Amino acid sequence: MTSKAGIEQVLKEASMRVTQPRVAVLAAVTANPHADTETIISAVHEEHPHVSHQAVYDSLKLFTSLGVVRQIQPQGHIARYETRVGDNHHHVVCRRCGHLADVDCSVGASPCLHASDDHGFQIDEAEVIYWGICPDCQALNS
Amino acid sequence: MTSKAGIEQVLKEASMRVTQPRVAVLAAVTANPHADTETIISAVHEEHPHVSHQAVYDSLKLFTSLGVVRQIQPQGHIARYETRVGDNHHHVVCRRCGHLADVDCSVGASPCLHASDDHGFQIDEAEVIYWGICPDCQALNS
DNA sequence: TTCTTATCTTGACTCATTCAAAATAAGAGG
DNA sequence: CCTCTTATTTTGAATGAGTCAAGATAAGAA
Repeated sequence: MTSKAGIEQVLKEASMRVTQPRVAVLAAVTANPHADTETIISAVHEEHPHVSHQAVYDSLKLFTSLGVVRQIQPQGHIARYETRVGDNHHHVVCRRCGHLADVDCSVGASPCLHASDDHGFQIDEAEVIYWGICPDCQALNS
Repeated sequence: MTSKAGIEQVLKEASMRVTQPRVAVLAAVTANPHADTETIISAVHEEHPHVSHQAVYDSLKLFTSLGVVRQIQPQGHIARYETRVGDNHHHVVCRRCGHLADVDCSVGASPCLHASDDHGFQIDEAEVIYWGICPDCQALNS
C-alpha cells in the first residue's frame, strides 16, 4: 500500500479527511521507516514545499492516535515513526549512534504481556526496547 | 542506605568526589522514587536552597552514567529517577495521569533478553514499559 | 455550487535540558 | 594543617523539539 490511492484508502477507512498534507505525510512515513519528524518534513517538502511543519506534526499525532502509524521514542532521542503497526514487534536501539531496527520478540506472539504484579493497572500494551551496539559501531571499536 | 553516611559511601565507592550537591541529590532521589527533575530540585532546595538546577542535572547525569541511579522516560513524559538499580525490574505507566509503578517481569530473572533476530546488535539490556490505566483513573471513569 | 467546519499556515511561544565562562571547593601532596 | 590543582558549581544565556492560537483555506456534504 505505497501507492497514492492506497494511502487515500487508509485515510478514508480511518474516517479522516483526505488532504494533500496528510497524503504526503503518510507517504513519507511509509517510504522512510523509522524517520524522525524533520526527515519526514523534508521528504514531504520534496513534492509539496508549501506544507507547514505544523501540519506534519498534526498529521503524525492524528495518525498515531488512530493507530495508523506508530511512534517510537527511545530515551534521549526524538520521536520516530513507522507504518508497521498492530503486529506487536519491538525495536533495538544502538547506544552509540541511535540506529534503530525492528525485532520480533522470541517469546511468541504476545511476549511479556502480563506483569507479575500489575498494581491494579489495566495493562493494554507491553513496549520493549532492546539496547546495545549496532554492527557498524562495533566495527569502529575494533 | 538512606543515611547521609551511607550515601557518601556510595559516592566514594563509585570514585566520585563527595560534594554537598551530590549528597543532597542522591538523598532526594532515594527519598522520592520515580521523581522528576523538578521534584528533586525542590527536595534538594529544602535543605540546600543555594544548589543550582544545573548541579542537579549534572549529578543525575553522572549517577545515571555510573549506574548509581536509573533514568526512566516514558513516551511523552519528562525524565524520572530511581535508586533501585541492577535488578532488571520494569515499569507500568498510566496513559491518563502518567502515574508510574514498579513491576517485576513474570518470565523470570532475565525476561525477553534475547531478540529473535538481533540484526547483529550486541544487546545488553531489554527495557520493558507496560502501558495501561491506573486504579485511580479507572475509578474516575466508572 | 454553496456552505459549514475541519484542517492548514503563520508566527510566536514553551519548557526541559544543555552550553559556557567565571567562581568555588574537594582532597592530594607536601 | 596549608597549598595547589582541577573537578564541580554557579550564573545566566541558549537550544530545539514540540505546542498554541488566530486567521485563512479547502474538503466534502447538501
